[in-house]
Amino acid sequence: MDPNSSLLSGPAQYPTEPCMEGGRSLSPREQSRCSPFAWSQVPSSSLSDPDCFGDEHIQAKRARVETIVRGMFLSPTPLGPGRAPAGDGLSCPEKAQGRKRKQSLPAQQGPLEPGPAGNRGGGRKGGPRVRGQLHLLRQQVRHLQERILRAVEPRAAAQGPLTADQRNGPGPGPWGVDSDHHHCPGSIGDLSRLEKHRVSEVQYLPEGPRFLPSEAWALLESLKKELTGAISQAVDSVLQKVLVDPSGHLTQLGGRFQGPVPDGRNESSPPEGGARKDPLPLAALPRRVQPPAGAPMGSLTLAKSLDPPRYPTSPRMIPKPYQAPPADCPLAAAPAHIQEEQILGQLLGHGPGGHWRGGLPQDPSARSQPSSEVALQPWGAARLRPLASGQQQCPWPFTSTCLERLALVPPVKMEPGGLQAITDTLPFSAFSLTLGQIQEGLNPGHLKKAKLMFFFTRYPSSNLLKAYFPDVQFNRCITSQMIKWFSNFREFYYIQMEKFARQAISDGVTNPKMLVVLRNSELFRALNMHYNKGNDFEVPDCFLEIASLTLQEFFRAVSTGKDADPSWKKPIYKIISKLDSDIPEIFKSSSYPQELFRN
DNA sequence: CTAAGACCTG
DNA sequence: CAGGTCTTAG
Repeated sequence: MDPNSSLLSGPAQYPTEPCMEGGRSLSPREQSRCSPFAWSQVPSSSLSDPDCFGDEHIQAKRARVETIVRGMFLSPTPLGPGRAPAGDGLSCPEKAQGRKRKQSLPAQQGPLEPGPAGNRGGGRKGGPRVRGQLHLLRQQVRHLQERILRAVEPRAAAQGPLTADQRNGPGPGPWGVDSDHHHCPGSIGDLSRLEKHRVSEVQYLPEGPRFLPSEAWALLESLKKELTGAISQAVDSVLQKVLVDPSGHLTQLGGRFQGPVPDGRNESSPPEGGARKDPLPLAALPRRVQPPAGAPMGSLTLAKSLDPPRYPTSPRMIPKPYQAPPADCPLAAAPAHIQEEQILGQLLGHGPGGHWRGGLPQDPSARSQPSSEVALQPWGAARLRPLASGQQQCPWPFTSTCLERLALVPPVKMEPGGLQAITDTLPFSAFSLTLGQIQEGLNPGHLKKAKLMFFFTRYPSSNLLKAYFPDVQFNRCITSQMIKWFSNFREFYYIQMEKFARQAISDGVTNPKMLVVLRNSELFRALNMHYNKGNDFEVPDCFLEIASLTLQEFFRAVSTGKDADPSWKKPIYKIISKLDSDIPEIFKSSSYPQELFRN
C-alpha cells in the first residue's frame, strides 16, 4: 500500500494570493509635479489697497512699492536663486527627510519673513533701508522669473519632456518602465498627435519646440502663460503657508500616516488550492538525505518550467507573476501620463478640477477630457507594477493640495520599510482604493512558501531568505518576522519530536533505529498538516530523514535522562541545525507557490 | 550593540 | 503566529 495515499488526500484549501502588493510608486518627480499646478489659490493682491494716502509723493512711492510687490508675487519665490524652481528643484534626497525639510524650509525663509508678510500688514513704506531691500528683492525676483521661464518654456513647449521626466524618475519597477515606454508616447492629445512620430526623441530630449505648427505654437503660448501663472501661484501659496505656519504642514502629514492600515484589499483569494489535491508526480526520490546543491528533489520536476537557467542575476527583476486579474488592482494603472493629462487639463482650463484622476480606473473615458483622453485610453487599463522598485524614499513632496487629498489616505505604519510602500500606494489610495499589504511585506503566500522551505531548511540565514524571497522588500522588520516564522516552525517541529519520542519511550521502544518517520506515520501527519496544509507540496524525503534523525536524538536524550539538564535540547538543536538541505532553485522564483498551484 | 534563538504567553 | 523576555555570539 502506498504510504502516501492516505496522507496526500487532505483538503487543499490553503489560500494563496493571486494578487498581492499593488506596489506602485510615483517617481518623486511625478509627485512633486502633482502639486504646483493643483493650486488654485489666487495671488493675493491685498497689499495694494490704495485708500488712504494724501499727497502725490506718497502715492508715487506707494505705486512703486506696489509694483515691486506685485512683481514678487508673480515671481516664484524670493528664496534666492538656489531654490528657484520650487516645483521640481527638490531632489529626492532632500525630500527623503520630511522632517528635515520641514525644519530647513522655515529656516531659510526666516530672514525673509518680514518681507511679504510684513508688507501685507499695511502699506508701510519704510525708509531707505527698506527700499534697498526691496530693490534687492526685486532683482532676485527677476532672476528667479527668468530662471523659471527658462525652465518652463521648453517644458510647456514639448510636453514630451514632461512625460520623460516623470518616467525617468528613480526606478519604477521593471514593468512600469516597460509598459510606460510602450504605451505612453505622449499623453497629451494634440501634442502627442503632433509629435507621435518622434516620441522617443521627445522623451529623452527635452528640447524646445522647433517643429511645431502655428496652432501648436498658440497652444504653447497659452500653456506658458498658464504655467507661469500656476507656478507663481503655487509658490506663493507655499510661501504663505510656510510663513504663516512655520511648524510646517509636513509634520501634520507625517502624523496622518501612522497606525495600521485597514486592509482594504480583497484578500480573499480564490482557493485555487482546493482543486489541487492530487500530489505532484512523485518521481524517483533520492535515497540519501542531502540533495546535492541545486539538485531539486524528485518531486520538483516542475522546476524546469520556470526555473531560470541560472541564478537570477537580479532577483528583483524577476517579473512578478502576481498578475492578478485587472479587476483586482484596477488602480494600479496609469501613472505618469494621467497626471500629465490632468495637469494639462487644469492648465487649459477644463481639467477635472479637484478629483485627482477621479473616475479613472473603471472608465478612463468618462473623464471630461476632450481629445486627450482618446490617447489615454489605451493605458487606462494599465497594469500592476511590481513593488520592487528602487529605494526611493521621497515621501512627502506634496504641497497642500496634495496633502488635502492625501488626507483621504488611510493611515499606515510609519516604519522604514513601510515608507516605501506608502509612497508607492499613496496616490492610489487617495481614491480610497483598497490597498493591500501596505506594509508590503509578507503575505500568506510568503508564509506558505516559508513553510514549504522549512522542509529543506530549518535554520535559514537572513541572506538565504533574501535570496529566496526576491519579491519581498527586506528591512529589519521583515527579516526578523521571517526569522521568527522559522523560529516558530522549529518550535512546533521540536515539540512534536519530543512528544513522539517520549511516546515511543512510553510505548516501550528501546532501539532508536526503530524510530523512522514515514509518510504514513502520525508524526508525519502532524508535521505535514502544519507545514503543508493542503498537501499541495510533496514533502521531500530529505525532510523525512531529518525528522527521523531528530526523533531519534530526542529519543536518546530522553531515554538516557538527559532531559534533566535544562538545556538538554541544545545539542540536538546543534545537530539539526547542521542538517539543512539546499532549497530547490524553483523556490527562488518570487511566485513559487502560486505557479506551482496554478499548474 | 545587534541579531538570532529559545522559551513562554496569549 | 505574534509578542515579549532572556541568553548568547559576534
